[in-house]
Amino acid sequence: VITYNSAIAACASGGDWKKAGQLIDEMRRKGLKPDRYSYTSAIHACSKAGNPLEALRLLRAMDANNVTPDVIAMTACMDALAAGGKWSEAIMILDQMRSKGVTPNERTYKAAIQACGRGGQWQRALELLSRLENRASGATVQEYNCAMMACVTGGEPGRALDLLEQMKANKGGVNAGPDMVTYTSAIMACSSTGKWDRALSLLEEMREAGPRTQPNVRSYTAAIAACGRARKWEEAVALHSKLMEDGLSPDPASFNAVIRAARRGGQHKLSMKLLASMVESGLSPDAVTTGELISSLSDRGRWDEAQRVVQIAEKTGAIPP
RNA sequence: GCUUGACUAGUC
Repeated sequence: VITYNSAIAACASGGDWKKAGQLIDEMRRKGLKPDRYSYTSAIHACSKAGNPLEALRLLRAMDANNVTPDVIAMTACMDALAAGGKWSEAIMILDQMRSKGVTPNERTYKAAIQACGRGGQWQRALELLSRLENRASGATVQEYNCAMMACVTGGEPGRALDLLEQMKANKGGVNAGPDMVTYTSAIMACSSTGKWDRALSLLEEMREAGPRTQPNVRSYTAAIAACGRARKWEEAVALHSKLMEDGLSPDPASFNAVIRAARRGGQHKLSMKLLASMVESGLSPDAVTTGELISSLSDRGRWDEAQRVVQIAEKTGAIPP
C-alpha cells in the first residue's frame, strides 16, 4: 500500500489526477485497500490539476469505501474547491465536519475563506474569519491575508484596508500581525481605487515595519501597477529602479507592470526601451508581455508589425498557437 | 533538505 501511496503522491506533485485515480482503482483490483494517504494524495492531484469536481468525487468515494475522511483529506478537498471558486461546496464540507465530529483547523478555515473569496463572496469570507477569531486558537496572519484578498477581488478594497489596521492593532497578539503578503494585498486594494500615493506610502511603511514586512518583487510590482493605473508612469519607472537598488531582481511580471505603466502614460518609446532591457536581462517575454507589445503597436496603427509579433511569439512558445 | 497525505499575495 505504501508503495502505491508513494506513486500517488508523485502524481499529486505532477498534477496527474487521471493516473492517481487509476492507481487507486488498480489497488482495489489487486485486493489492496487504499487508505487516507492514498485518497488525500489523489485529491491533491485534482487540486493541482484544477479539477475540483473530481476531488469532491474522491472524497465521497473515500467515505463510501469506509475510509473515514479526516481533517486533512477534507481540507485538501476544500483547497481544490477553493481554487475553482466553488464556495458553496467548500462550506458544505465545513458543515459536514461539524456533524461528523471532525475539528476544523486554521488551514480548513483558510481554504473556506479562499473559496469564498474566489467565488466572489467577500461577506461570507469575513464571516468565516470572525468565526475563527472567536475560537480559542484565533486566526493567524494567513487567514487574515486570505480574507483581505477576498475583499480586494470582491470590490471592497476599503474593507481590506480596515483589516490591515485591525492587524496592526493585533500586533501584540503574536501571530496575527501584518506581514509582507498583508501589505502587498493592501497595495492592491489601493491600486483598485486609484490611490497610487497611498500605495507608495504603504510600500515605504513596509520597509520600516521590520523584518517580516520587507517588500519583495511582488510588493513592488503591485505598487508599480497602482501607479500605472493612475497614469503615473514616472513614479512607476522610479519604483522599478528602486526595486533593483533594493537588491531585488526584476522578473517578467515586474517588467510587464512597468511596460504597461509606460504605455498607459502614452510613453511608447519608453515601453519599447523597457522591453529591450527585459530581454537584455535574460528574461523571456511571456503571454502578458506579448499582449502589451501588440497593444502598443496597435495603438500606433502598426498592424503588420503586430501580426509579425504574433507569429514570432507563437514560434517561441510565448503564446499558444 | 526530501523520507506515504493538505494551505496565503504581484503584471493581464
